[in-house]
Amino acid sequence: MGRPPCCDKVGIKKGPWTPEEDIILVSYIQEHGPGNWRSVPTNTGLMRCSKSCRLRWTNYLRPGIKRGNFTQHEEGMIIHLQALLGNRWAAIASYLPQRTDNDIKNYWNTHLKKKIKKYQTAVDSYKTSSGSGSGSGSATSTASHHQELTPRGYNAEAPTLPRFGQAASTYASSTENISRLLEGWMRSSRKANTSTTAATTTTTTCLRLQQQQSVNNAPPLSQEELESLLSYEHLGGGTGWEKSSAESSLHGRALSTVADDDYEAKPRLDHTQQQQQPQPLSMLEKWLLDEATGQVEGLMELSDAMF
DNA sequence: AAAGTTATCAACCGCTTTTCG
DNA sequence: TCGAAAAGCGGTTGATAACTT
Repeated sequence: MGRPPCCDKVGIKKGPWTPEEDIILVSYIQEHGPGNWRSVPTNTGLMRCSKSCRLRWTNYLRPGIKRGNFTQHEEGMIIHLQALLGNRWAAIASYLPQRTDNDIKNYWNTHLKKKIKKYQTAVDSYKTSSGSGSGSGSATSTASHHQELTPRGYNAEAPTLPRFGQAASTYASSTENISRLLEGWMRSSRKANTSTTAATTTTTTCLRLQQQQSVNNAPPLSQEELESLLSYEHLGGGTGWEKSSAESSLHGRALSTVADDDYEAKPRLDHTQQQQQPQPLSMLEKWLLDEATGQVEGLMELSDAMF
């Protein structure tokens, strides 16, 4: 507190990173390892503040980061975890090890928020038309679970990220990130971007439906669409949750308990280790599964309450 | 075809928490 | 134990592509 902002100095560049800057940063980190960010701009000649370098590395250049193409499974997990944990993106990201909190946050704000709002509208109109007005108990239940699970500090239940310097063996895969970034940089059009994902397609479909509905003054969603949104599989539960273990982050995490203290004491394994060491579901994860099967409605009500 | 609007996401901001000397 | 630096975090902004009028 009270420190001057690190990026206010004259000559500090802002805005998008160029591939050249990325390459400089990655090669420096490959050579020296991440950490000591203060010295990075000085030693590399990058006209960026140390914080900017760190963020660029952690959010985009770090090995093992998956970008775009959110699967339905990931989408479901985000929706569910957001209902449980609120906007604690780092905690949510800890369940999706290949995703950064920033990425999840953006995806939530741009896609899922709308989707849930739309879903809630559908539920409300469905309830109104069918004449049932009650049913807030599960929401309360979910909220109380939330409180129980997050009694203390702000990242209490999130597995802590490894400190820089602990994952120094995996820099090689940064080249993948770099080439991907270069690819993106060279694309003149954003058209060819990663917008053809199932998730985006679903969102687009929803938006188109919404447009049609607003024109026709029709109910927000058909029963089929509603059920599709509600389905357990869509929420990342059921067979989808269990069978997709190869891509499931749950199996890889170094979690054995939900106790906050233990959680904090157990740093996440790096991604190689995660892929090799399937772990049994923790109590929280089991509970998540239970929630997904039984309290979808409550989840949606809770989500709605946050808007 | 141009202008206006909306959607997307990388990057920044400002604050809190953690680490370290 | 204390203070400074580093790291972590969530919210917000700004540039630009895509879409609509």
